[in-house]
Amino acid sequence: MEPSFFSIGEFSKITGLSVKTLRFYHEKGLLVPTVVDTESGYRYYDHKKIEKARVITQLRALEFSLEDIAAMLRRCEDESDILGFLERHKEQIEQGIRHQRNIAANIERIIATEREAQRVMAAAGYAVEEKTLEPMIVAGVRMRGKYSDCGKGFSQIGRKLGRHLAGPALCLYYDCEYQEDDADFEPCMALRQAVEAEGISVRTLPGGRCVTLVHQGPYEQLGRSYAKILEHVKRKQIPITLPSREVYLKGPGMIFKGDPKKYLTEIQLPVG
Amino acid sequence: MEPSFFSIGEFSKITGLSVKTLRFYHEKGLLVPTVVDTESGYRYYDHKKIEKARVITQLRALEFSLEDIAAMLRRCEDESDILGFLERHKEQIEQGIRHQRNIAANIERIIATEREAQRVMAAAGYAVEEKTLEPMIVAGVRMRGKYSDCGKGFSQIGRKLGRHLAGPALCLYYDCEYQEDDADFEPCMALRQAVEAEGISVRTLPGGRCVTLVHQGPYEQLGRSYAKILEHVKRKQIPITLPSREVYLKGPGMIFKGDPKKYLTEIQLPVG
DNA sequence: CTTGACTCTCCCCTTGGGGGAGGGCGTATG
DNA sequence: CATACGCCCTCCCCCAAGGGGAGAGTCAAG
Repeated sequence: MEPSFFSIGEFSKITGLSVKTLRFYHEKGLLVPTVVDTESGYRYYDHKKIEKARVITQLRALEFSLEDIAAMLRRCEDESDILGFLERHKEQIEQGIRHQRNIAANIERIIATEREAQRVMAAAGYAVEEKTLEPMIVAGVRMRGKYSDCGKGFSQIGRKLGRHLAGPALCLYYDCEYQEDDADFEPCMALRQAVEAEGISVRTLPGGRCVTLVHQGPYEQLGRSYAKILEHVKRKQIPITLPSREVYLKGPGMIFKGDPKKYLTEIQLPVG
Repeated sequence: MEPSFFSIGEFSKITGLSVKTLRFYHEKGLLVPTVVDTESGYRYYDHKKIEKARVITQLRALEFSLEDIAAMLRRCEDESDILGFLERHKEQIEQGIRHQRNIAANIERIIATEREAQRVMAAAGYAVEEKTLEPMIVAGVRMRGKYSDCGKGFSQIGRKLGRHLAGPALCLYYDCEYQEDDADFEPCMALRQAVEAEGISVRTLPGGRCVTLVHQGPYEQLGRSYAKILEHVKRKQIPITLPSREVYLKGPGMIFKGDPKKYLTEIQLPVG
């Protein structure tokens, strides 16, 4: 062979593309050898093909599909010709980044919630305590009806504000007594920052002193913990205001339903 | 069949997973039907499987691989059990985001450079002009030797600071006359922000008045444009300082080599 | 001429399913 | 009772962008 022709192995070393890849690009018509020996089938590449291989490598590094690259090679020989391709591709990549960020935020939230639950689990003596809450930004959906419908509120918030959620879910109760079928309550979720959303009330929930008790176990047994905390409040004659809160430190998670015996719910009764 | 068993089609509607997908998950052992009729081969799913399908869907939404999901389902039944998986996965996703951002930045840079070149191309009368330059942050590699080695400097900067690059490449010339083999020059690239890098000088290049001329054509013909601009400077008796600059508005691009007749190079001689 | 390095084609594998062919099963209707 | 329709099965091929390897042919040097 002429000294100016390279065998596929040599060309592979020159371009950094594997032999497999070169054969594949040949098959796809993307990078066709200058000469193919009709008898042996050996591929031989020209020095001009080095430049073309470099172009393909650059475009692959920008994660263009081979199909797009083929289209670009057919129609372009200057950067200005591919501006449209570049912009479309960039938009797609940024779309992908937004998507990935969304996922990362969701995972982060699951981790944070679980961490917080573990911290509470380790620290809690499951006794009535008095503490000061920090103000927090929440998104809430005020509802009237059955408590069991609060899941709908959470999923509504999740759908609209998924990527802004920050902490555990909670629920505000505006009734001063237990209401079976006509309760007035508001499922809420903590937000990283205030964002507007239709049909959802986003605001800062005030902080302040409150009486709390962490309940461990299934929700059906929340009554016992309410008895305990209310007994404490009555005995100490602490004045309580509405709305009271339940913070779902650990419940049926985003992923697993988990064991109800391990659920952790913090009851918070604001002092006022 | 018992009313509590669902055929694959019903189960598909319940879970939102396609029939194909359900069969695939069965094959992978990820979501096995409660009962498989030995004669007809029909799959029947239990209501417990709905929960499992939901878990799988959630994990898929977080873009876990089916393999990872299978491992998680085998070993976990609570969110706390998968914290390790979640953290590793989050790290991977963030790695991916960094990668994508890098690509998006590269594309953005190519687009911006090309846009700038088009703007100059449209506006330029290819005449000697006097204008005021803005200060800019650059990364440079001072070199001594042949002009043709400046490509090495550019690739060195590109390797180390790829994701911070902002504008077109340029080159500073510290010789007051043309030097063939022992030139003193500095390939530079504009940065978005000041970043440190070993062996690379990052600093703010001062702005100020200068005499400029846009040269269109291959680099071999730069001499003509130099003649033109120097003639102008001499005639008007404008005092010139070093280093002079060449800004490569359009040259062999990141991707295509392009047509040398379309190359645009702006010669800038600082007035001082 | 032989040997070792190189190359060829062909086939299977990856992920997460989608599309369709050809055939079995059950039931509602003419 | 026959049939038509809907649902289900398995089996095979397809996507992107190659990787791995088998078995056979080719090239160049000793």
